[in-house]
Amino acid sequence: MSPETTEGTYQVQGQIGFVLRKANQRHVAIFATHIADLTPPQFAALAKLRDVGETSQNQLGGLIAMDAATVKGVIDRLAARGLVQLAKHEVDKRRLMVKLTDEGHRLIVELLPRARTITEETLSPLSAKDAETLLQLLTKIS
Amino acid sequence: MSPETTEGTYQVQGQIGFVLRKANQRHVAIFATHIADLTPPQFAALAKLRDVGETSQNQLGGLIAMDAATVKGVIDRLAARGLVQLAKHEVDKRRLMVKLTDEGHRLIVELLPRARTITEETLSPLSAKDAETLLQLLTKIS
DNA sequence: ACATTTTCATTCGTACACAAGTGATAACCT
DNA sequence: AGGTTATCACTTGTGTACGAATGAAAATGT
Repeated sequence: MSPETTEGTYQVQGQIGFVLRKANQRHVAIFATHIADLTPPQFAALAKLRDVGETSQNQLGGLIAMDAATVKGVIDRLAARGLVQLAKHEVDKRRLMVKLTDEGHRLIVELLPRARTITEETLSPLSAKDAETLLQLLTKIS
Repeated sequence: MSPETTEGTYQVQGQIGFVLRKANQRHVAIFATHIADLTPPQFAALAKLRDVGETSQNQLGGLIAMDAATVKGVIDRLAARGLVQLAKHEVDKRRLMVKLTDEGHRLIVELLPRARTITEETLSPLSAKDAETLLQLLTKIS
């Protein structure tokens, strides 16, 4: 029986929460070596906007799993850098529409190949089959 | 061939970084329902201190994968609540030693069973075998 | 012994992440 | 229509997370 499952023992290092945090740390570190001037959430926002075109802030948050407060900060910083453009929805005055600027579009297209490298490097300790398994299992607990 | 691995396609939702973030989000949410007055990092710090007794702040950070700046914030908040006790190392004047107070010890012992529940609930979408596999694969990429 | 390098802790700045509360607007419902 | 509820965005407050810079103290090398 492994130490993690032994009755009466509790090792933080073996818990799912701890390992998730560490794996994420390593991924973010790898990300930063390949894409220095964008954070993973910022990249996710730009990549998603490229997929869907224009959306509202909240809707975008739903697509990339960020709550309203978080998405606002991310979008504000992207807007300040001229990568996205904001506009009030003409009919529904509550909504704030977001879309890529030309520069934002150019940037995300340029960075997409590097994103693939990041994924590869993060999964490099695993075989292709194990990587696929990991993705599936993680998706199930998400 | 799955969409994620198709040449020329890039879906943020299928990337390891995105799925890691989402899995972690769900875990933290589950954690909060069972242990409301402690965050996962705070819990990790207390649990580790219970294992090792007294350590320095930096050393503790190494054990639970937090850098110096992060660990300081966590420990400060625990100290403010009287759960840990701080003291300068007598010989090495650089080091700040940390240990559980009686209250901190009582609390972490009380919460340990709930931590097991949290782990179980987080992994509940998986079979026992798959859960074990996930732990192993995550550890490999950590 | 003494200069160099490490280590430890702290501080500052930036960036998520989310709960809770607010105000404006839209949708709903009888 | 008019009141209720829901949605959207924003704000505030707390808590990680980490890079970079700083200062004190210890370890190291010659």
